[in-house]
Amino acid sequence: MAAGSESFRYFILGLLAQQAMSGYDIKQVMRGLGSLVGSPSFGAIYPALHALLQEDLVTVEILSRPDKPLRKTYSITGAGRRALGAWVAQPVPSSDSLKTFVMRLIPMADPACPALIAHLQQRREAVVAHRSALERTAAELDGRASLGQHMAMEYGLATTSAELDWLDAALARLQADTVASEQELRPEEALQGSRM
Amino acid sequence: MAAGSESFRYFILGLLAQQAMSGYDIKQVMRGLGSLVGSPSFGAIYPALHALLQEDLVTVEILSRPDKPLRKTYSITGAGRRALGAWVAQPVPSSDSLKTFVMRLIPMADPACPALIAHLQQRREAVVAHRSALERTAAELDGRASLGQHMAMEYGLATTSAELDWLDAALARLQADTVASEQELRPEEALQGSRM
DNA sequence: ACGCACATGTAATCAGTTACATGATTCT
DNA sequence: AGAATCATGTAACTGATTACATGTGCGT
Repeated sequence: MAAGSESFRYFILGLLAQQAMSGYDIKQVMRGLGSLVGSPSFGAIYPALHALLQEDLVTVEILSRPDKPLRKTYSITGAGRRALGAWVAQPVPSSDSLKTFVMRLIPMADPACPALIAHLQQRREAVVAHRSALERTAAELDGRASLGQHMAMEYGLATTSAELDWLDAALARLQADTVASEQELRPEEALQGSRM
Repeated sequence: MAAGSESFRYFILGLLAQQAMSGYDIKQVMRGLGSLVGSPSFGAIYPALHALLQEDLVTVEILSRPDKPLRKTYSITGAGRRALGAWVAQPVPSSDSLKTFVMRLIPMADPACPALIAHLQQRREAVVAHRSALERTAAELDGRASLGQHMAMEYGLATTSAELDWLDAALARLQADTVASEQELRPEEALQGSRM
């Protein structure tokens, strides 16, 4: 039940919640996401799938198509969806990395879901805390910092600013949509609006 | 000699190159850098220090001050500085993470060092490649992406843009400084100029 | 007296990579 | 014919975390 750990397992469960896939497909999808979540090896994917299977969070369908190589398609179960819901709703530990943030973000499909807003707000707090620590460190180092150190600080400040801007914009959009849907005015437009 | 691995060991060697420190100090410094490089546990720091000691890349000075707890101050050796120089000059594998980029950036002290510019350019290429992969994936997914997926894509695009902007600005600054110092006009100002 | 910051270490465990092992299909 | 892509898995290893183990000095 550790939150930061096992996140990879739950992330692939989240991918299966959107669409039934094989281990190979999962690798392709994660490759497409690049360094947003990282591209684990098959040595991580297949054991994770086997573990999910043993916990009855997924089922397999083995396709032995003649002329084509063996293919196992994994699908999420009801218990899997419940476990996934519990995972995305969990508060993230502050030590959690950017990758873990994105891993939890991706399975979230409902713009009205309070877990989504909470997730973004938690990330915002973590980024603000990181930024403050960076500013404090920069002030302490002051003139003594080497060129590389100085550049690293600048880099950290620049990227946290950008992340903060994005988070604020996303939260503002989401909150506007939530208000709109709470007024019961064309709730399907709230969903559209949140997508871009 | 693997590049991505062992980077943590070389990073602490880089910290010791700037200033002799204890294991506890290293932890404090890395905590100050926050998620830029991550905050490893003592279970990682002390063994790394012991390994560096065995390779003669660092030396220890044991302070047994009466009234104060035991303190071991680690200093970099000549061999350590050579190994560090070789490490920062190594081309980074494209799979290397953002943390590894920052870890190598921090020990770089010389603005005229070609390894510094090469490092930033390599990172730039990696970010551009990541961005292209993200755009391709976004185009493939198109309308089928769930809210979370869509937000993750937007997030990735926003952060890569910011990183690219920073890298371009840093490279422009560095190149301007290099030109200035090559003209032999007050080379110490080139150093000052690159710090901010 | 109690807890917190300082200060160092080891052992069990874990998550993940790399290398190994296999085999069909499709493109050049 | 050979390479690349599709497709699945296991075993050895590695890097790191967590928990354990120990002890001092300082503030309240």
